[in-house]
Amino acid sequence: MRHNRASNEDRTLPQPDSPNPARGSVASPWDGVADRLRASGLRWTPQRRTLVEVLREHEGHVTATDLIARCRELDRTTTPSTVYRTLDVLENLGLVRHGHAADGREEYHVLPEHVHGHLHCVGCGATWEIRPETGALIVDALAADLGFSVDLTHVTIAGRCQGCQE
Amino acid sequence: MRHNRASNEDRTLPQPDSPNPARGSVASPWDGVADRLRASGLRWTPQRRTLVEVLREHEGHVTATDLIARCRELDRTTTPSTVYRTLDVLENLGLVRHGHAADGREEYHVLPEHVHGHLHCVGCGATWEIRPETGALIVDALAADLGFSVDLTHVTIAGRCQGCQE
DNA sequence: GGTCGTAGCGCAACGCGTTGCAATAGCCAC
DNA sequence: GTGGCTATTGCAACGCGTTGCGCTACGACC
Ligand SMILES: [Mn+2]
Ligand SMILES: [Mn+2]
Ligand SMILES: [Zn+2]
Ligand SMILES: [Zn+2]
Repeated sequence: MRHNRASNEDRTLPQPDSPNPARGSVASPWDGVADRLRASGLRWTPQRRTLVEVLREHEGHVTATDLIARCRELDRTTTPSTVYRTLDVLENLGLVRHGHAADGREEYHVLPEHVHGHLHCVGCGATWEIRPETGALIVDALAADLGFSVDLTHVTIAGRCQGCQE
Repeated sequence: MRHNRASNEDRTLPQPDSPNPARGSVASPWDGVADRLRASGLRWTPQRRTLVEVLREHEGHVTATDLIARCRELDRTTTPSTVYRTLDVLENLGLVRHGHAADGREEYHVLPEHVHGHLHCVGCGATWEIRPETGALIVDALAADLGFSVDLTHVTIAGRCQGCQE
């Protein structure tokens, strides 16, 4: 059950002579995670480091199950419950955002730039992102109705795409 | 494992002298189920009868788990997988319609009169039905966008109600 | 570098829903 | 009423996600 990681620091220290964190790489929202966690009394653990390494290599949508599988490749001792709990933490920091696919399974938006919902066709099984303008229409309609503030990202709407209607 | 039911016929025969099926009771969409099933080569089984008896006593929304529990009260040998499969069958006949609550659990609309979606407030946990006119706006917005035909009933949209916004 | 309070870990068990399979039992036709 | 085709059942196992608990180890402070 030992984790033979070299250090508990934020970077993996490939070049110990690299003085500037930003040197040679684009500044990434992931760079500050360790400090942001510690600043709130939370901790930077090997398990969390693994998940963040995995998230770094993803853009857009990933399944929770995929993330767990990928973590397991980097660290075979990975436990699902730990991954789920860490995803919760990262969601509170705004670094990921989860939604539910048509079958209810969790799907993560990594570093979401613009919030969007999904459409799922029960005919062909395809999925689309709802365009921002269309999303805004939905949000507005429900705001006007009950003053309800919709969280589009959490939901995927089912139905039939144009091609699948008779 | 014996089911000591008196008969395999549609009615439970409380008064063997009741000649007219409609006598003394309102005609119910449930009355024809046995025949509708048989007409499609499907079967009318004790397990299905139990579930229909349970559904008869419900109007509006029920959880799959609730239905299973109630079936178990009538017949302690009830098995979840059978209930789920029968619910599928009844959904194909249009007698129930399932959706997903905010946590993903299944919720059944029994004899849905008008199709509607749900709102769920992540603040207070309350749930509302989306009013038909507002639902229509959503349906229209997505029809106009990609020609997508929305199935509102299947989804509940998350967000914050008026009272829960700061 | 050493102490210590507590956040986080792994584990085991649970809840909901689905699926494959062998045995059962509707129901239709005779 | 009997026979036979096959839809349906129960079971066992699985997949996804959550939760409670006792032990570990992060990291703030000295
Ligand atoms: Mn569904
Ligand atoms: Mn959710
Ligand atoms: Zn389609
Ligand atoms: Zn609320």
